[in-house]
Amino acid sequence: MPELPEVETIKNDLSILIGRTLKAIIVYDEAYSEKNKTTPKELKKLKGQKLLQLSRKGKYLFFHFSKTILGFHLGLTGSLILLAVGKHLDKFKHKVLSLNFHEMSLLFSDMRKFGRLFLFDEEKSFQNFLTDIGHDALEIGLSEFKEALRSIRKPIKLALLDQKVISGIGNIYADEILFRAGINPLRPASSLSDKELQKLFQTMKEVLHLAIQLRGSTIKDYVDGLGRAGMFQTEHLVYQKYGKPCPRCGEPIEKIKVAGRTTSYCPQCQR
DNA sequence: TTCAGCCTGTCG
DNA sequence: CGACAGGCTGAA
Repeated sequence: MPELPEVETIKNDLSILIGRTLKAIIVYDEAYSEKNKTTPKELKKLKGQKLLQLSRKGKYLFFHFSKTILGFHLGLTGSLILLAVGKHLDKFKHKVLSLNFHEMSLLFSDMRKFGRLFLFDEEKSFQNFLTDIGHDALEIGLSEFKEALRSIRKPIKLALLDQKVISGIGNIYADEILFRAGINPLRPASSLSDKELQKLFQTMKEVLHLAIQLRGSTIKDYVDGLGRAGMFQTEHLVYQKYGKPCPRCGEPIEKIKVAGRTTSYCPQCQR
């Protein structure tokens, strides 16, 4: 679910928690945390620590507490929702854990359980983790972008989805960016001309920034840090629109599989 | 480099 | 009932 714009939106929504001390942590789904190699016991160590800042790289969101960093990857259906303390949580399905701050608690739930939790006790292990993630799509500069893609022979769509190359782009934004840039998703990344790379870079930035302005895309489950749907889905031009006329040329949008991922594109407009 | 597997829900 | 859904991993 959440790709870069959604995670960024959640991060911004949760910034109100910065400076607060974690009063309690409740683990509802112990199996979930065990699967993630973060035991409930280890999670409890966060209690009493102050939240100093939030950060994001790609689709990962990090909570920097005074002594420990807690990381989330929301997978397909993970959500982090801020709630007033005492609010009934019964209606939330698949609760994983709750972080309770003064007057406010943060509920992490994950219907499909594809999300991940991470704990870092040392700055060094955290830095090592960040190093393994590719350049963040919002941060990357044009020359790094060109450099990263120039040597990749696989289809450009897969390069954009490869989090070790560029991080933050998922299936929705890959399709939307490639359509708007007029580039065929199957083109080997290394075959793009300098001009095409520049266009792709610019389009990527525009799409991501607009999506953040509109608070992300809600297809089904995604909600922001306050439980609200995003709006960028109303701007989707091709994602899951196969069979419908291309908004640019009127020819039908086609559906193909690229390494198992459903891909919608216009063969006419994307060369 | 593909592909099943991880999970649950929804839609046709 | 099967197919499919925002993602990632590790085995073949």
